[in-house]
Amino acid sequence: MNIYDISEKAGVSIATVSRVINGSTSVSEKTRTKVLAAIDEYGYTPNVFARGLGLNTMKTIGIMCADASDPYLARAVYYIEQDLRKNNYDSLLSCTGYSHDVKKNCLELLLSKRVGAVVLVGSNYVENNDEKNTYIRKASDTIPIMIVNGVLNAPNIYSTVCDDHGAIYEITKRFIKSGKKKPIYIYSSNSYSGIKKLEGFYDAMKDHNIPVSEKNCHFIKSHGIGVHEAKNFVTNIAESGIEFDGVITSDDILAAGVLKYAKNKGISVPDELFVAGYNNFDIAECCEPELTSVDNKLEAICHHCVSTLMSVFSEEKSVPKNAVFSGEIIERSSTKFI
Amino acid sequence: MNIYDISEKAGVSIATVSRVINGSTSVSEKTRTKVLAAIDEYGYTPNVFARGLGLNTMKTIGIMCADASDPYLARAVYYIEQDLRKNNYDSLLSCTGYSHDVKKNCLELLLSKRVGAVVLVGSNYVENNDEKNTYIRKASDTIPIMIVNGVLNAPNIYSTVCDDHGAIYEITKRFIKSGKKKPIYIYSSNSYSGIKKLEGFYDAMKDHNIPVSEKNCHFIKSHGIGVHEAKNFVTNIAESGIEFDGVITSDDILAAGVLKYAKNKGISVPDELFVAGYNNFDIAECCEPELTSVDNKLEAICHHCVSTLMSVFSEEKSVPKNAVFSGEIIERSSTKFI
DNA sequence: TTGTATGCGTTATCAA
DNA sequence: TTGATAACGCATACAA
Repeated sequence: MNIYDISEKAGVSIATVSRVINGSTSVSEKTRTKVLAAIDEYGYTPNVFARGLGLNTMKTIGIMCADASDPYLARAVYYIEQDLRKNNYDSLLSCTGYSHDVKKNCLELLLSKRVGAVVLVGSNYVENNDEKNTYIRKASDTIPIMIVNGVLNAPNIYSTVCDDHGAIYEITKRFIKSGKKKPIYIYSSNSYSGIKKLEGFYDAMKDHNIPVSEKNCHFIKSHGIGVHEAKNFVTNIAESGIEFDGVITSDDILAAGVLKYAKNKGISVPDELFVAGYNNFDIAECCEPELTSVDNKLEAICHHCVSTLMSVFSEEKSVPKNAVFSGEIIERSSTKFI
Repeated sequence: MNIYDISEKAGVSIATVSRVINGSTSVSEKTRTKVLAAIDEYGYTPNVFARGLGLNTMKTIGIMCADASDPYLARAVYYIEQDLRKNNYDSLLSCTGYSHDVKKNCLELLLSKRVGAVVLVGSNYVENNDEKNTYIRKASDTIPIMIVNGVLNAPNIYSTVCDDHGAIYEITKRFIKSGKKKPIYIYSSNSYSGIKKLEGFYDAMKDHNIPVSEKNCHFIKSHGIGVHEAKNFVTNIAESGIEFDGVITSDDILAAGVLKYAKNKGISVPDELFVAGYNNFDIAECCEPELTSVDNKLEAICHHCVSTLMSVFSEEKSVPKNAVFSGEIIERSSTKFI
C-alpha cells in the first residue's frame, strides 16, 4: 500500500492524499472523508523513508549514554525518551561506554543516521581536556546538542545541570556545623560533575578553615563499582591511619560501602560517623541505617532538556543556553544534622 | 554532498561509487582508491533515507520496555543495544509503561518506522488473556518479534527466558529442607514470569505436603514500589495473624522491605526468619544482612536473544524458537541453607 | 570492469 | 480546491 494505491482507491491524485495526511486545510471536507476512508480501509501508513528523503528528517533524536544500566543514566534515558515521544520524536539509543573513541564513533554514527539532535546524558561526555570535546562541537555545527549534567559552551549546545557544587558544599557545611570536624570525601569520577562536587567539598572545608589534602579527598577508580569494593576502599583509608568522623560520597553505592565498613568495625552511625551519599535512589532506602543523600532533581532536568530542545526546533527567539537546578538534601538516619 | 557529487569528483559514474560504498568486488583497485579518496576528501556519508527507501530497511531494531529505569529492564536494554550495535543495527527505544493500549500503540509506531524487528523486554508484554496479545501476533506477520523473559507461541516470535519456575521451586525447597516449614511468598506481578515464579513456589510446597492458600501467597500491586511500602505490606501480613518463618519474594526490593520489617520488629535474620529476593542486583548486597537472591542470567539471555535475531535475519535453516536459561541461587546471609 | 536508466514513496511547486 | 510533475539520493538490473 502506497500513496498511489490510496489515491486510486479514493479517486483523487496523490497530491490530495498527501494533503490529507499532512492536515492541509485546502482540502474539501468531502474529499477528505473519502481519502480518510480509503486510508482506513486499506490500513495505509506513509513510508517514513520516502518522507525522510524529501524532508531530510525522520523526527528521530539520538540519545547517548555511557551505560544504560547505571541507575542514574537509566532514569535519565527513561525520562527523556518519554518526553521526546510525547513530542512525536523517536529515540535512537546508543550506549557508548566511557571510552573517548567509542563515544566519538557513536556520535558520528548517529549523525550519519540524520538524527535531528543528540542528547548526551551524563557528565562524562564533557572532558576536562577541551581538545577531546572537539567532536561534540563539530557535531553542533549540524544539529543541536543537548547535554544533561554537563556544560560545554558553544553556539548550538545547550546544557541542563544540577548544582552539584552547591549540594556537596551544603552537605559538607552541615557535617561540620554538626560537629564533624574531620569529614572525608570519596568520589569515583573526574567528569564535569565529578569535579564540581569535589570543589564543593573543597570550598566548604576551606570556608571553615579545615585544611584539605589527599588525606581527606579520595578517588576510587572505575565505573560500575560494587559495595564491597567501596567497603574495602574505606577500610584501607582507615587502616592507613587517616582519621575521620564523617564520609561524604559522590554516589550512593560508595556510601553503602561505607556503612558496610562501619558495621564491620562496630562503628556507630551516625553517632560516631556521619555518612552521606548522592543521587537518592532505591539503594539509599535499603541501607541500614538508611542513607542521607542528595536528590539531584533528575526528572526536572530531563524535562527541561527536552522542552528546551523543542524550543530550539521551533526557532523561538531566546532559548536559555544553560540551566541549573538545585539539589535537595534528603536527610535519613546515617546523619544527625544540628 | 551526494553520490552524484562524489561520482563527478572521482570521474566515475554513480553506480561505481555505489559499488565502492557497498564493497562490491567488481571494482578495479585503481578506481576504488580514486573513489575512496574523493569520499574521504569531501566527507561524504550516504543518505540513509534514500538507501532505506530503496532497500526498505534502515537496519534499525525497535526495543520496547515498560520502564527503562527499572534495574532489570535497564540492564536488559543495555545488553541488547550493545549487542545490536555490534551487529550494525541501531536501536529505537520505546518506554511504554504497563498499559496495554500504550504498548499496542508503541508497537504500531515502531512498525510504521519500518524497524527490522522488535525486541519486547520483560515478561509484562505477554498477557494471560491471550486475546490481548493479538497485536503482537499481528506484528509478527511483518517482522520477527523477540521476547526477553516471556513466551508467546507463533511462527515469527522467538522467546528467551529464565527458568523462573525452577529457581523459585529450588529456593522454596531449600527453605523447607532447612527447617522453614512455614514460608510465605510475596510477589508483585502477574506477568508470564510472575505466574511461573508463583507456580514454582506452589509446586515446591505441594511436593512437600504443605498446603498453599491465600495465607502464604501474597500479591502486592503496582510497579516501581519502594522499600517502605514493602515493609508495611509484610507488617500487615504479620499483624493479620499469619505466622511465617521464611519469606521468598519475586524481587529484591520486596525482600529489602522484609528485612526492614524484621529489623523493626527485632526478628533475627536468618535465625528466626529466612529471606530471599530475586534478580540479584546491587540492592541485594547493600542490604543488612545481605540478601540471598537469584541470578537470572540476564546477560546470557540478552546475548542469546540478539544472536537468535541475527540468525533469523540470515535465514538460517533452523533457529530455536524458545530458549530457557537456568537461574542461579546466590546465597548470602539472609538465609542459612542446610 | 564500468555506465545508463529506472524505481523506491514521499513532499512541494506550479498550473489549472 | 485539485492535479501533474519534479525533486530527494540511493541501489540495481541491464547494457556495453
